[in-house]
Amino acid sequence: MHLKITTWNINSVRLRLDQVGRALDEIGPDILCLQETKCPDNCFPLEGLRAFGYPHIAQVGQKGYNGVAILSRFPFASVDPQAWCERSDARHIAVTLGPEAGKAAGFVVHNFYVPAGGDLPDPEINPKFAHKLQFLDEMRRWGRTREARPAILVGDLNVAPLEHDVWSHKQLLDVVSHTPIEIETLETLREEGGWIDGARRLTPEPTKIYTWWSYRSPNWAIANKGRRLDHAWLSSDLAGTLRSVDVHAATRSWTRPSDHVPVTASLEL
DNA sequence: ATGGTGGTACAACCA
Repeated sequence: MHLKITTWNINSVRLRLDQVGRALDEIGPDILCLQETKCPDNCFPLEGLRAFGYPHIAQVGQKGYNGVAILSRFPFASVDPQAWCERSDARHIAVTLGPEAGKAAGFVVHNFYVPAGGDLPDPEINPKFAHKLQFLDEMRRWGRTREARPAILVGDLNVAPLEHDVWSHKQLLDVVSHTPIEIETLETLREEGGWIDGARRLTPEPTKIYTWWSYRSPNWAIANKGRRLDHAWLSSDLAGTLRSVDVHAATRSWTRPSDHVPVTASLEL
């Protein structure tokens, strides 16, 4: 059995509903995890998304900011949103796949939107950066006690951990998303949690991988100053099932695009 | 060193 799971920071699900449909058509995943839906629960376009062939949707939203959603061809056995840093800011939702998912039954899918962290990489003077570090630290503690079962963790983790996950390692060492403290925290939590970095398992360094290009660069494609902020991790028991990880960079050239592009992991179970 | 763009929602905040 093939299992395909896509993660995409959509930066407003209502504004880009048609783009979600197009991406689902072209990629054809079993599960799509969205971040930055930017949509309160009572405005979430449930019916529009279901019409794309994904009848099962779990989501948590809030007005204006954040928000995560999981669309699935398979029913869920359970849905578990979680609050982090004692805030109710819609940055995580998890589902457990039901028996209808066949060999993937019982798999847990975690969808995260880690805080971006503001501009200044100093937790003493920038509370947003302090929040980001606290969030990652909480993920680390959570991962240590996670139940041992097949799991997939995806999302916009807002950290580009490796040298070739950014266009210039040296120039970004002081830039939030690539500072040593964030990298250390993310890599430690990934290793302690027993997670495998899907994209890098199949495409090791020094090949560059980017999933995000800033809106602020008009010549983003030519300049190509990207970062790999979006990740697909597998629990170690799924390591042997990973067949491909694709970055759908073409969506960045669509009209009125998200600044992030979809990332798809394909598993053979 | 600065400002560059985009989304929400309508001023200011976040990315």
